[in-house]
Amino acid sequence: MAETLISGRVDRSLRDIGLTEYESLAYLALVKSGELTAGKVSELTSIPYSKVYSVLDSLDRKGWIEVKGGRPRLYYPKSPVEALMAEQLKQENKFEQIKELLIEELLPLYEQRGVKEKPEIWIIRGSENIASNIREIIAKVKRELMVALPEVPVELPPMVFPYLELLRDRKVDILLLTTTDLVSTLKDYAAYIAEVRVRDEMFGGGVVVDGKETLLFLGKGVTEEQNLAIWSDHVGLNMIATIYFQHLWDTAKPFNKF
Amino acid sequence: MAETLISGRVDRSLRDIGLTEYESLAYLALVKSGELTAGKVSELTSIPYSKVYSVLDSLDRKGWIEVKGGRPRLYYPKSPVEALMAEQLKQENKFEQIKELLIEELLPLYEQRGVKEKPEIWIIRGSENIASNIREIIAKVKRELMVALPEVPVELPPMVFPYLELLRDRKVDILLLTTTDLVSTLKDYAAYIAEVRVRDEMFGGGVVVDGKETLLFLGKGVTEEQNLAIWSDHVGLNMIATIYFQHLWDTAKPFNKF
DNA sequence: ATTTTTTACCACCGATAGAGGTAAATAGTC
DNA sequence: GACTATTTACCTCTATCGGTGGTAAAAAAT
Repeated sequence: MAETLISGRVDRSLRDIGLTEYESLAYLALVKSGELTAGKVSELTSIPYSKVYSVLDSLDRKGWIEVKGGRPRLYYPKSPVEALMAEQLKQENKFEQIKELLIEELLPLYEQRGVKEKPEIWIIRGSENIASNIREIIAKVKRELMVALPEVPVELPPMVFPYLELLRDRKVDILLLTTTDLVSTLKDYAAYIAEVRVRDEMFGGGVVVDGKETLLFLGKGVTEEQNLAIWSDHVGLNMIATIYFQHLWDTAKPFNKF
Repeated sequence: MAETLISGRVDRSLRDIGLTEYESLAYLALVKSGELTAGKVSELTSIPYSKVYSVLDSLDRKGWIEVKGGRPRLYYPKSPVEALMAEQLKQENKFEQIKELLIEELLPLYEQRGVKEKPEIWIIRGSENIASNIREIIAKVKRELMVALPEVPVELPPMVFPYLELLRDRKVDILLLTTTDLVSTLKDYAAYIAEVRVRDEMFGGGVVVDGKETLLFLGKGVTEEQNLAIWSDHVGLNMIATIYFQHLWDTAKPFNKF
């Protein structure tokens, strides 16, 4: 009973990472037994004997089991941890490659469009759109990211924070400024990926990227449409925002990580 | 000509991350144009008009484009960078969840088998098997990983190094000791994830995990079968290996990262 | 040496899911 | 009401997996 329930969840997870029903059954049988021949695998599971070899072969190629030759051949499960790490590595590598190619080929096209049609200043309404814009400029950061976070719509931080995490590998300086009220809601990791400072009060908030692009939050409106922001890469606004931020920063107190 | 070739590679990559043919076509059209109605998308691509909406809808749900209401609706591409980061985040989260569940459920079963059948000391032959064992114990490290890397089979490091990278998020101390000859073959990142020291010469090599498990390399044999290693969780061997490593470590010189 | 059993492999079939493809009905807008 | 934009329904095609049979070689039994 309990057995089947557990196996059910495990089985589902195994499928989700790309094993088929038979592969999942075979791997589970191996994990439980430790060492089996193809015949035994077939007996312990509902896998027809004539299918067992192709299934085990596939599992081997996917790196979940080990095979010791001889007749009959012996099959061993790899540690779930090892198999999963291998799988993760494979996925990350593949993704990284694809990402590189796509960014190289597509970004120029996309930016070109940007130049053609994007005005130097935008008004953005609704927190979903604001979040999307923040994510977009965060993705472009090369050197330095300044974030001032006063009272903002509650749904905003969760839409943005995870993206900051992705920057951890790049050598980007992140300066995060927030208010005493809000600092408690910061996830623990915030302190690890950013330099954090705190102020008692703050009015306008915003994001400045490499001193070249600015996004300013204006309203913490009641309705969605009243959540307003201004985006611009205009030199003037950037100067203003940067100086404003620098002032707030210099007069704020460091947030103790521990 | 060139156009089609490029699109071909891009298209393939987009499919690989989970877009369908139509979705890929639609997104590319949007990136090239910047802003399109459903009708225009259908014109520019080979997508039947009546399919365009479901395709664009799916792209929206997958987070690759933005929709502005009205009649006709307008569709905008998100930045490839943003879309890819979102995709990456989604995948990593999903994987992390599955990994957690599987390790929790399966590892006990696997280890149980281990206790039953694994003697306290093993002899391991062949570099593939050695690599597999190293990966397995690396996966288990909780606190501290000591690696001494003298002359080993050339195929070994590439089979193991990537796994070290996966440890970056855990708070594990990695001590990596190697020889002057080999230090040049270390990937750049090695210095970022491990503390590295270098010695002029070193004989036995090995890995010690949390002071509890040891794997010692013995031969750098000519044939595969002569590549030998000993694994053990025996207290005695652990003591010996740890002390040996500590001595080497203390008398080695730090490797300059830059 | 021969027969029998076991192991390893192959070829084929059917069901299914998801994508591509076509046609018609419905909803908005001028 | 005419026209276009959107939605729905339905069909086809294909890749993959589960499922069944059968064959050849190796090992074991006689």
